[in-house]
Amino acid sequence: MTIVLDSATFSPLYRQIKRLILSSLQAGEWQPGVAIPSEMELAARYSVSQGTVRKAIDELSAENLLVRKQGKGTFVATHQEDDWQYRFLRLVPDSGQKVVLKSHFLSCNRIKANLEIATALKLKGGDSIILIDRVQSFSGTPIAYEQIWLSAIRFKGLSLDSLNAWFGPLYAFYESKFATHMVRAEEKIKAVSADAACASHLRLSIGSPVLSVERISYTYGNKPVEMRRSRYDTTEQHYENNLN
Amino acid sequence: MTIVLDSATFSPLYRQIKRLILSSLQAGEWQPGVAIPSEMELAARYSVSQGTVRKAIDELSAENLLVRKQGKGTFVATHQEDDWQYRFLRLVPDSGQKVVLKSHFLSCNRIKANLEIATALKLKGGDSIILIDRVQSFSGTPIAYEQIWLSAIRFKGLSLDSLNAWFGPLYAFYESKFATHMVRAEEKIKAVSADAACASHLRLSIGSPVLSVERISYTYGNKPVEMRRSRYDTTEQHYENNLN
DNA sequence: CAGTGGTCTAGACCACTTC
DNA sequence: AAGTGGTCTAGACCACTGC
Repeated sequence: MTIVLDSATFSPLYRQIKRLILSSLQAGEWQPGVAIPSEMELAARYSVSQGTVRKAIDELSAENLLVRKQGKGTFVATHQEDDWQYRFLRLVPDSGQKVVLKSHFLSCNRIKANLEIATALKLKGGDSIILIDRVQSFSGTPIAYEQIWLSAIRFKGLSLDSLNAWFGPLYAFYESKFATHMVRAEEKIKAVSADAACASHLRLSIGSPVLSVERISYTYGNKPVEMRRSRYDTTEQHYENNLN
Repeated sequence: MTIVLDSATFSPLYRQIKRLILSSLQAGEWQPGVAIPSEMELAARYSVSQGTVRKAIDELSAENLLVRKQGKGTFVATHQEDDWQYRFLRLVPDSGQKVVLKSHFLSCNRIKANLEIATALKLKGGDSIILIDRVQSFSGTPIAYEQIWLSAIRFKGLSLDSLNAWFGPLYAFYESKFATHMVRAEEKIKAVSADAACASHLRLSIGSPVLSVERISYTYGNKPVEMRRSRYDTTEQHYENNLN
């Protein structure tokens, strides 16, 4: 019998460095918004050349985990920066200008996860989760009705009051109150008919076509922590996507 | 009066090299699918180090204009490669497996551009354009109804017969018959009600919600050359998007 | 002015492909 | 074995920021 070694295990130095930096991020050694050590310091710490650290950081900043600022340093990405406020929002008014959304939270309840949510968030069916309902408005008119599911453990203590006391994007809220930074998200989009609840919140008639966007968001380590189902009124705005 | 010089004109060497490579691509000096000169050769040609050429190619391959293959060379991106066949298609069956679409071309006519199309393709209103109608099916059931607009000059001679004689993605067709390679695209997505034509082609009832995707595709030099409006039946499939 | 990221070089060596 | 892309280093210098 022949033993076949998996020879595809080769991993360049800079990827190992990348993994080390990643685990520091995941462990919370460097908080969102603050600077990590300089390239020279890291090179010394890991006993490699600056170029190798640089390449590791290159990839991490391409993945939006780190942000370089020439002359200042390299910073841990955060949703609290102005230009990152609505990083995952792809909805744009047909007129073209930029969106400023206003949230109105309707409810926030503790429920048991059904199978669908549990699977999406990699929890056990029946685990305790939090369900938030909200409506987003753009210059006075409601354009999105959203349901948001969160693990009750990670977001322990989240309440309607705390949500109403917050101004700004939810992801900045998660970051500052629950030490949870969102790294990436996956969306599945469909066209559906507005049901009664959706229609009333968006001031449409029942059966109107609305854009359904189902999103799962992930923190460090590919851990899914939020699932949300949005219903957009796309009569005066659209979802924008660039393909490369 | 004071003259303000734009001092933000600094551009590193590798970007200048990048621009040179780009113009060779745009000029058709290197055709899609074939290898460009090796990094060493290019370094010699431009009198810079290999590292500088490398960084230029890094960016071009991140933008999907070039494709590196270790040990073989660097190749001009092409839509004729298997793994690029449906590079811009984001529609996925809910079941998860991969799509194999079959095209049925309904018509192909020469018309005059209205203002909307002319603007999108940066032509003059009234310019001659080609309008293609088609239906795409997935395992027998129609899931997309598309209208496609092209500049009649660039795509001179395109006919329903030539379309029917082609098997494979349209973008590979454009490449091989009209020397036009698509580099990127922008999509605007809405939920709309199916009109009579759309409903009959997709075997839905009139008024059913369908996903409207309006796409503008660009060749080298940011030149828009195709506009298409797709209507997807999203009852059993969805549009997928990843946010980073 | 010192410190940070950003560029550029030259040379050595590694991994993969092809002949 | 030769040729390609991929990695790594060490050192010099440039551009930007803030004290």
